[in-house]
Amino acid sequence: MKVKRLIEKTIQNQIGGIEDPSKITLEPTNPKFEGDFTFVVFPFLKHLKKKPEEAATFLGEIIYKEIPKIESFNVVKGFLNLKLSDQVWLEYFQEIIKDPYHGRNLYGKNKKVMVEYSSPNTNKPLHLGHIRNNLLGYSIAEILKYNGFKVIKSNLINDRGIHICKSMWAWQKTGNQETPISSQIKGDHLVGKYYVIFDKLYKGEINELKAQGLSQSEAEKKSKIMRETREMLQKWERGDEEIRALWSKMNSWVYEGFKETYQKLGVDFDKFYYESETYLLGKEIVKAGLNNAVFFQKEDGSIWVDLQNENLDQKLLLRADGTSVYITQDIGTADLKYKEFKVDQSIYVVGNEQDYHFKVLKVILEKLKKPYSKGVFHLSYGMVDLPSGKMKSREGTVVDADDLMREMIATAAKQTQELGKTNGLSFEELEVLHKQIGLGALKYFLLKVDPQKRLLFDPEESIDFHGNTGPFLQYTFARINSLLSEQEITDDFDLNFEVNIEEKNLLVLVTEFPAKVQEAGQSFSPALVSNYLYELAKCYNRFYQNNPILKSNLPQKKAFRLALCKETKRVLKEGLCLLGIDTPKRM
RNA sequence: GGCUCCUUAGCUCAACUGGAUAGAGCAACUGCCUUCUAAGCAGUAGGUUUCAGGUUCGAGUCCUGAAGGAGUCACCA
Repeated sequence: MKVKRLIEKTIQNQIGGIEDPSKITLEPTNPKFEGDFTFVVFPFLKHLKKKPEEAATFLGEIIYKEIPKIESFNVVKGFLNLKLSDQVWLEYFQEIIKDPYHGRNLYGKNKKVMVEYSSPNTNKPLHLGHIRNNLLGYSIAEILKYNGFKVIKSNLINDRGIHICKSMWAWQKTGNQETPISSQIKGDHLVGKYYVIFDKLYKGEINELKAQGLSQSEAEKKSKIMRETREMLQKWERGDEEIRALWSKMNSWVYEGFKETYQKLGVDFDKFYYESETYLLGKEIVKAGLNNAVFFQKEDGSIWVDLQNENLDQKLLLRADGTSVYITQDIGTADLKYKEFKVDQSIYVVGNEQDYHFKVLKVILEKLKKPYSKGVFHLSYGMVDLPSGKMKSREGTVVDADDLMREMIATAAKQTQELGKTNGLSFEELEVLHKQIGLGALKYFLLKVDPQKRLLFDPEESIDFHGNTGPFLQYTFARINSLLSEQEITDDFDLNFEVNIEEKNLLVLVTEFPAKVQEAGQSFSPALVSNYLYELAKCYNRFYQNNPILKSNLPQKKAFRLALCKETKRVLKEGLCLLGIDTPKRM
């Protein structure tokens, strides 16, 4: 708001001798006190050479005199509370409703950013942890777009390695040529089934060997199953036709399955990277780094980087036999991304279990003086835990993504039916509605908490549809939508009326939308958008409950209230869209 | 064991990055549908912000230590 800036300037002119005048800023007034903006004088008492109350009163009087838009001020201890007149707020509100881009920011203009997220393995279906990752990645990408960035959503698929060979081995041995079509099982689930079978057979073998008196590690070394699986991986790397064909076939099943899950979840990608195509990258960069003495070589020929000055360890970059490890590929992929897209920033949405890895990656890129190293950012998020602890695919303690979505939709259907407000909707319309609500509940549940925090999910307790939830926000939207249907709404209305507390609170909240979205973008946190929208919806409902809208006594009052509803509706829609949550017209 | 992160109401989370009397939802209890959708609104109750120190006008937020929890420290990814 322009006035805010003006007040800050005025105060800055009054307080001299300060190193950093930009420290003089206003904050919103605590709702328990009267006012719109508050200036805290405590830090500046020395400069003003006054007691707290005196200083605040002194500044208040000057501001009141110089800025006509200030209607009044009050002083509590060292807090100067400034109040704008309702007319000023109303004028500002009219500006906003006439601005089709209200909410959008431009701080990301002309900047390009890549958001890598999802990045699944192809040996098992997606689970709840992936859902959190996907929703976070998608939402952050959307938020950045809204802030003016050009965004590329990418997905690095881990399609090769020992894990997929495990599923392949088990399918070859026990599968009887089973396919998704013959078994009527979704492709990723079918491959996951063989991953579990592998684990069962392998464990059985180990136990047998141990029964013969071998230790755990001896048994693991002697395992025939593991040996055959390793041979499979070697054949794959040599390009063995039969193994490659099997690999392609099973991966294609998985991709079909993923595609369906992504679609249902409503996430998408602009660019896919496949590890089978990138795993050889990075070697040349490592070798160049060795030549420039950024890295060093051990006697066996392996190449390392010493990060002990950075409070990290030594890290292997290339094996003695010249093959690459995880970080080698990541160095290569980072380079590839930059070459292909020239992004200013490269965001990796990856769980916090990889904090160390990404710290190392960034330091290495810096040491190599890569121009894009500064833009590498690990968006580290907390794991989703169950009451029983961590989710483990092999032990079957995972909450499957497809199952969970299906359950959420079923619950939404049940609740919708119980409320009985959807008469007249066709079967197809109901199906869409249930999906919107069920997924709305799930998405909001996962996105409303700070990404960095770990998240507890109790499968016994179903996700709520009341209170601080997705359906509550959707409901508020639907309610406004039905209220406004067939109403004439005008941007231009006479401002000659009193604004009551519910109207004022809602009006102010609506104006804060762009700032919130910018904050969410800068801190990569969809939770900030979620919490804001919840505040907004709550505030709207209070307003709605206590103020007749269609039957307002004054025509300009009615016009104002309708405009408030319309603007709230717009912010809700755009905000929920940033979270990937749909807004049903009725529910 | 080294390093990193977490601990706020019974439960799940907020708290504008150091500001005023720490706020919501769920669960419990009490009211409000013959008026714009009750997936709503209003209210009651619930707190030594894990503990002990420190920094200052002021600390849930910063620094030190302790307790409890998680992650990581692979020639796995």
